[in-house]
Parts: sequence; structure tokens; C-alpha cells
Amino acid sequence: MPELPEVETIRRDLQAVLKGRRVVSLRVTRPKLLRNPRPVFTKVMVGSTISKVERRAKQLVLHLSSGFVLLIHLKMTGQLVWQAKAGKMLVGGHPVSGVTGVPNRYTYITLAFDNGSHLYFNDVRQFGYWRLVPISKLADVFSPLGPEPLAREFTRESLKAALARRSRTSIKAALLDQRVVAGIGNIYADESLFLARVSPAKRVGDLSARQVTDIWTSIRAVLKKAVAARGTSFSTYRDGLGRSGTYWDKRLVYGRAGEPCVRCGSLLRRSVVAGRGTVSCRHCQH
DNA sequence: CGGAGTGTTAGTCG
DNA sequence: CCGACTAACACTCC
Repeated sequence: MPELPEVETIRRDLQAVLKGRRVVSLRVTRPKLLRNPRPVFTKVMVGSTISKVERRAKQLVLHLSSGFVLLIHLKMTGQLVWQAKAGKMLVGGHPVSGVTGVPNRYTYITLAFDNGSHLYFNDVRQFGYWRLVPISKLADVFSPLGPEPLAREFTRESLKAALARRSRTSIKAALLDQRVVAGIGNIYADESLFLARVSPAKRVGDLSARQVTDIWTSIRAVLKKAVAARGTSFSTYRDGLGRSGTYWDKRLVYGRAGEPCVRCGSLLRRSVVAGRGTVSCRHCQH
């Protein structure tokens, strides 16, 4: 489920509580979510310290003192819950209605830390994974990914060049392709294309130079706004600080099929583009 | 109850 | 080498 803004929010929250923590134990009740053999996980993780928490595309990147990084992908329904010894809890990822507290029936991996806190990985659909990679191999693992859209490397020119090799597909499929630009998913693809006034079904080869520029500008604007809002609707502190993740209230089109377009008032339409549910304004987007 | 839909992506098939 | 489609899985909604 989470896209760049949600994963970035989780990264910041976890960095604050996990940096410098030593792993004292690992518990796995669904081994298939591990991309390495379980003995490797135990050996690499137990006793090692987390030095920093980064993000690349939609993955979390936890650096370990053992010379490895732990990649965590939440896919559609993955959720990370950190809980202090005293009970303070923070949550990032897909909420499970009616399921509170950890561990619960969807908790498949648990890390225990030296200060008595725990990190729980819950995943209803079990698409997510944990993967250990030697730090020396990290660049290879990430090499297929396109640029980070909020980094300097993502320029109008780099987007134009990446799109040039995919002229026959729809612009929405291109934006969802992590090799073109890393971190955009279904929500922010629709949001960005609405802001750029470009139809999601438009063939990449038919885009004007101006439209490519508008898409580039819109991607950055939408993602910056969403990061500032802590993502969409699901990242929630449970310690009395209140809810977070307010992009849902700011969204322009996602989940608004049948509602009036904020720009022209005509009704937003639902369609299927690139195999995904898609919302757009037929009047504003061309 | 059946069927469609869900924030992802790796793999297959033409 | 594309680009479209589907499976992986569990749950909600109509």
C-alpha cells in the first residue's frame, strides 16, 4: 500500500526510535516473508545495531553494524508497529480494522531491542518481505530503480529521457514503472496527472514537451505536499498525540470518482489504465 | 453469497 | 525487447 510519502514518514519515525538500538532477538512465524534463509537472518541480525534508517523507492533500508542492510517492503498491506517497553506505540502502514495491539494474528516477524522495545511486522495479505543484503551489494540491488523524484537527480531532462524509451505505453503505466521514477504508486500517479492536466491513458509518445514538464513539476509538488502531510490516512501515532497522515483530506481525485472536479466541476470518472483503478477528469485532462 | 475491488510487483505470455 | 495480464493473499463492500 504505501507509496513514497508514506514510506518516508515511516522512515523518519523509525529512525528516531531505532537508531543505535541493538537487536536482541528475532521471532518469525511466517518464514516465507523472509527473502533469505532464517539462519542467515538470525546470524546477521541478532547482536547487531541499527545505525540508520533510510528509504529507497518504497522500501525501508535499515543499516546494520554487521555490514548488511535490511530491506523492508510493505507492498499492499504491510505494517510496522514499534512499541516502547513502557507501551508507547507508533504505527506505519496499512491499518487493520478492528485489530489493535501487537502482536496480533497478522504479526509475522518481531524484533526485540536492547531497551525493551519491539518492532512488529504485520501483513494481512503477506505480500511484503524482509531481505538482507550485504552493504557491498546494495548498489546492484537498487540499480534497476529510476531516480528519487524529490532528489536533484530527477530532472525534466531525466524524465524526458526515461519516457523516450517507453513511447508506446500510457503515461500512467510509465509513472508506475519504478525504472522510470522510483516511489510513485496508484494514488500519486493519479494525483500528479490530474495536477498536470494530462490524461492517464495518454500515450507517452503523444505527450508534448510542455506536458512532460508539467508532469515533472506536478510529481514533485504532489509528493512534497504528501510528505508534509505525513502521507495518506494510515500512519498513526497511538500514544495520545493524535492521528497523522492527512493527505487523504487533501487529495484531488483519488477515491473521488463521481464527485465534482475541483477545477471545472464536471464529474470525475473511473476507468482502468495500466490494469489499475484510475480516476480522472475528462474535461480537464488531455 | 458471488464478484469486484484494494495503496505492489515479479513473472509469464504473446 | 516491449506491453498487457495475472498470481501471490486476505479482506471489504455491494
